Amino acid sequence: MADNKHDVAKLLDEIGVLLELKGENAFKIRAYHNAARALENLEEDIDIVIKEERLKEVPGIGDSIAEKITILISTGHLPYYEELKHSMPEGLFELLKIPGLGGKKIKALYEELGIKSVDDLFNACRKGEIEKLPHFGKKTQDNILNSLKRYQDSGRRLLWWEASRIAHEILQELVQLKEVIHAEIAGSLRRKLETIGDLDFLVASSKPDLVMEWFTKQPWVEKVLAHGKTKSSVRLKQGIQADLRVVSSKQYGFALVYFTGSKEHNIQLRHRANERGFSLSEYDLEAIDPTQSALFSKSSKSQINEENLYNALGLSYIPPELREGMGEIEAAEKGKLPHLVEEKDIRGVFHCHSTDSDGHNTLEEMVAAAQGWGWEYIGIADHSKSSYQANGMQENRLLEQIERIHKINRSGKYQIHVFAGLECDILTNGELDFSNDVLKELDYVVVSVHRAFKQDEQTMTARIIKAIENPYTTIVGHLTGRLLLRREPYALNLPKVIDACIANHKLMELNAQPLRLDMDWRYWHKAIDKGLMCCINPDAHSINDLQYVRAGINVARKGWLAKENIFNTLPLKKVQAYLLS
DNA sequence: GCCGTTTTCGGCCCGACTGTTTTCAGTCG
Repeated sequence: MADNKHDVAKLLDEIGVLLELKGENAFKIRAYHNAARALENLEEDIDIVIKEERLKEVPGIGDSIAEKITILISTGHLPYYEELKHSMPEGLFELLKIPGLGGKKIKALYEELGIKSVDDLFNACRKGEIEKLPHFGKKTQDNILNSLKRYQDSGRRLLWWEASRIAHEILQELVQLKEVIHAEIAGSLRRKLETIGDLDFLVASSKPDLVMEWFTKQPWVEKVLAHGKTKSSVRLKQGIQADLRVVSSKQYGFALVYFTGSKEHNIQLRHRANERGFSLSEYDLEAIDPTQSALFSKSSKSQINEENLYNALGLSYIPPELREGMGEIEAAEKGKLPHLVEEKDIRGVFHCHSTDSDGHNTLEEMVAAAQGWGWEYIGIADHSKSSYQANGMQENRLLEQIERIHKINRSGKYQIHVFAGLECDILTNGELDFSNDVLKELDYVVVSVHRAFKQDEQTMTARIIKAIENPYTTIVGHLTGRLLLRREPYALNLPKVIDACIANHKLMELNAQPLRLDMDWRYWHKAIDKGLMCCINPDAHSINDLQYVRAGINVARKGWLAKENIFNTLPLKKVQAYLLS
């Protein structure tokens, strides 16, 4: 049932949710979620930790949870969990996803009206049964009904790329208001998370009511969800929620940290403040003991920015992308945060398509556009013959394309160097789509899976590792095949594939297509520590798509990547030397 | 359920908004 720490963590999280539905103590619920996070961040092999009876030494895991984990791992079952799960209907889980419903209300609905699914809830709303319950009312019933309709329409999240475009349009208007002193995008959008559930804005102003008034009355607002003195929420016509908070100038630096999050990061920051005798809120950092001296003088508070707030807590500045509660605070304390890669560090890209397969621009148009970006090199990697859906090239067309690329380089028409590459299909048995006799004519080869996504984990892992072991393979393309919000990644043992890449000196692509962003940022930090080298590629199918490199940089930064970890920050001469070796 | 150099009980990050009730609980971020 559970054979690794991620499975165990998932189960602990599930226990937390079940306890929430039981109406349990909120701190007990949090203890299970905390323990799940502690396990996920555990560096060691869980089996060894259990064997050496060191589970309780992990912060966040105490007697009770340690015992449960041990039972689970040794027997494969956890009776406590199974009894809990069977004691309540499956459908209650889903009700937690309805905005406005938490554990307490769901419990009341279940116990008073026997509601155990979204459908039951719908019917009860329509019959007007909800409003008759104690502590519920007409408005609550209407809100639940609206949330339900909304929920059934869509589980609306947007890609970061799309959300960012919408948010910047709103920000542009916000900063132009004369009442607005500062305005910024906050939340997961500022942290550059790959998908976004809502847009967060933070404003400094001495006239919050006017800003709120403006925000809730804009033409792009479909519905006002909340309208207070300092906080409002609206649903945009694009279907996504946008929240605005207004604070004073003096509070702005504190509020920006708070509203950028993540929740985990904030909790850790507040704990840290408490340990030092201070209380951190979205408005201030105050001494808990009034006789203790403050970290900031009253007069200096209007100059508080994120950097000096982190410094006051004994930390170096933590860029928003890293604020995920995944070790960044410990690293900032020791001054060991990486110097994150920046857009200007990129000197070229390797995964670009042309009209020779399924691209929209010709090879020469792609080359000219890449030169316009100021890069030193571009690699063309069109599809191989098995990707017939993508107009994959037969051997003769590939050889002809290679010849054309050589000619472009010899002509001196462009300052940028062009590498002759290929996005070569990994066939279902792990062999590549062309023989090594053909592949040896290329400067580099990106290998990717484009079909037979349903293979089991073992087969898929062996398939990709076999491709990695081919001597002509250079880069592993879009590792998991996921399409964000559309298609799950295929089953794959990621650590094994990462290890194979390192052992065979192959590059791992960070596919910067906003829909892919694959390999996921959560895996990069550990992988580069083990020695994996990254290549950020736009997977461009047109000259416009070259800008996707920016989405790739976001994700690289979230994955703690510095310039040194990224192959395509190298100058042309070094790249050529590597590809020849 | 976890934690602890104010340690085995009594805290646990903290504040805004909504709705129901009339002083506060639930939800959210």
